[in-house]
Amino acid sequence: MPRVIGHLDLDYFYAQVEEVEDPTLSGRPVIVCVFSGRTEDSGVVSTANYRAREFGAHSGMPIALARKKLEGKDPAVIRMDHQKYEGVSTRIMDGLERWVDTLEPAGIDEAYFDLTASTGGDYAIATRIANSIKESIFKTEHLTCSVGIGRSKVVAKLGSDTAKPGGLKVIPPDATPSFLDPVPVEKLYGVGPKTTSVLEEMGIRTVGQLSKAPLAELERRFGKKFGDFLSAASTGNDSDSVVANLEPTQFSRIVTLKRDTTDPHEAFEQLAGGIEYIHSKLASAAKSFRTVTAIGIYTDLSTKTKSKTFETPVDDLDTIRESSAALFEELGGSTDKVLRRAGVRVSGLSDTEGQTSLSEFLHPVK
DNA sequence: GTATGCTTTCGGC
DNA sequence: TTACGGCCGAAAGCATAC
Repeated sequence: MPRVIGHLDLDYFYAQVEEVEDPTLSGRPVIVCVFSGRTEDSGVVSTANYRAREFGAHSGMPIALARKKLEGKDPAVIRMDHQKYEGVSTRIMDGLERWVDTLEPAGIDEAYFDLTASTGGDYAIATRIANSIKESIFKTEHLTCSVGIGRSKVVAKLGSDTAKPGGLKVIPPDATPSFLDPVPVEKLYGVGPKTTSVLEEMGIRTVGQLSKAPLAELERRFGKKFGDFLSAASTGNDSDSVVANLEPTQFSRIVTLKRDTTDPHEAFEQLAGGIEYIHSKLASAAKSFRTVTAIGIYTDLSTKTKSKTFETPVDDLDTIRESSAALFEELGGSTDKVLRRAGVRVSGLSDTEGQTSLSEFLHPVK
């Protein structure tokens, strides 16, 4: 039986949530921004609605530049409210669970799902379910989304991309080659600029061309694991399954400093609250960590990190404080660059002894 | 040579 | 003219062990 896999993407999520909350925004360019607090307008655009995009404003753009693009266009410039979007997202994901066999949230505004068992591999049934899902989200949250259905994660994700904004794209197994073949390789999940330029050298620009490349050649150029993935993905045969309840693998906190500095102490002091926040995240997830990392982002926006791994998992606040302070010292000694932002990350997470993580509590493994 | 594990960097959203 | 977040997961790069 062919697999039936879906990918759902909430359209321009943060900005759409703001539009729903304040209907007077619709028709106007809307940008949802992260203000760093440095100067009045320093920070970047997190999400732009389609009206704002028409004028050239987009995510990742400095706020001041986006304002310039939107001058005279009556823009709404809104401060990002992560908690609010988190709440909406959680409600939607919880609602989705009852429509599908397995749900795998992928970030705040996306999810993969599996419908193989419940449809018996019937793509017509899957189409009806997908439409019901879209209607249900629109009814309960007044939000639109884009959905793709196909035989693998890569195909499903390409489908939802194609359907943007607001559409549904179903790619039944026998239509997969004609759907994939003309797609430019850089549209494939996992294929960035670096892979694209290597493929270009090999004379490969489309997924159809990729599917004809010899496996051995792809493995030689990209290594076994990624080479195999590229080969499989090019025909919609990438085999990753939809996995529910993925555990978090890291927690981090980054701040923009009050002023640029070369002094590691000065950076570290401004991270004190962030470190406590990470510690509380660990506690509420009942997780311990093995690796702690100091993150420096410099005035030229380049990044440097320094990390330390403990032999056994730890979870106490003082350990994070002391080890990250030491790592910032090392980082400071390793470069002449001037710090603009600083962060701390813990990774290598495991369940804290004698406690049960929230997801395990909700979905016991046995 | 291959597997494994750790550190650092990259890239998506 | 310039302008520039805060997360996350995973790849890349390297060292070591077998």
